[in-house]
Amino acid sequence: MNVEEIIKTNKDIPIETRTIIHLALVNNKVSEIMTCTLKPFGLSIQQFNVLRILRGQGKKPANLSTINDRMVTKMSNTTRLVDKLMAKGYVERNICPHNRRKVEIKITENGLKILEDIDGIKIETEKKIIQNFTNQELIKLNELLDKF
Amino acid sequence: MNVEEIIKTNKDIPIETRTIIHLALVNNKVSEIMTCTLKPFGLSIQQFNVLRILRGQGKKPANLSTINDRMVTKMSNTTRLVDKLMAKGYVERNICPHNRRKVEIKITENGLKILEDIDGIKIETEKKIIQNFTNQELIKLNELLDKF
DNA sequence: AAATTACATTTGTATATACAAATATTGTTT
DNA sequence: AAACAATATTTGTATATACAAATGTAATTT
Repeated sequence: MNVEEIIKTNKDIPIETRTIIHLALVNNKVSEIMTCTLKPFGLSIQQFNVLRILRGQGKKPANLSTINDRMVTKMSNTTRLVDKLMAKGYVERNICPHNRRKVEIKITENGLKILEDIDGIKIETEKKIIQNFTNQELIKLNELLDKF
Repeated sequence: MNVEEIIKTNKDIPIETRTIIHLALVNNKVSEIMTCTLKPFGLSIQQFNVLRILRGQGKKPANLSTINDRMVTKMSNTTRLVDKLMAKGYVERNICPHNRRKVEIKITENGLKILEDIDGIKIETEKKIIQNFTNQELIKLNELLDKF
């Protein structure tokens, strides 16, 4: 990936600015690839993220704020995200009996099934995305990203 | 920034997945900070990007596809982005006399003025974002990001 | 010159996101 | 217990984005 080529400039970009542009370009590329991978399954990245969180919960249901806390991109509207997943039959929602303000959201059998279908393809896609990296480089990259 | 802390997990995330999540988290953080910086000026990141591109053009006007080519995040709808900037008086749009399919978009005096107002603050914000990095580390990070 | 193709932009539509306000429930204070 | 504050979620609204189709113009082919 060449920053100057993508944004079609021949000017010298200061390293601070270049880094920030670079991050946005890489993130755009990665999320575009991920979106394409999930598209055949009718899921957005965020919806997929919610399903994975719910599977990670094991048997115990999650409420909306728990889901939101664990999301990579914390949207201000998990309600509507869960609505979409309900409509697709991948989650079920019930009012918590002990605290009627809360809702209990659980992944359904169908939800688990579609995740299983996606699992392998997702791993492949991730491998393709980082195919140019050695393990050492990935570790180094993660170290550097921690500095933000 | 600690990935596991932000998404509140105690599981071991494979390095490939962790890298991709890490990128998204960093990008979210950076764009949130940038959005806040621009908010007092009533501009979105994309609108600011368009104004900078137009200023970079010098005196010669740009058409929509040129702007789109040079944008960091290439949206499928530069028309409406330019509409917003027109409404604010920061750009002007005319039909190209030689090829009536094209439009010529130019930054106005007011557009240049608001960019001048933002310039310094933007540099400060960028410095703050990368404050934990040495110059060597920034260079290394850019090298690694090129591998995507 | 009429028909076809390519180009540049605009418009329509569905969905996504940000943010504020509203609703419902629970907990705490007086 | 009434009043108030805190919590969890939902709803409303404005704006943003993705994608496809439509429009208008220019270039090319027959």
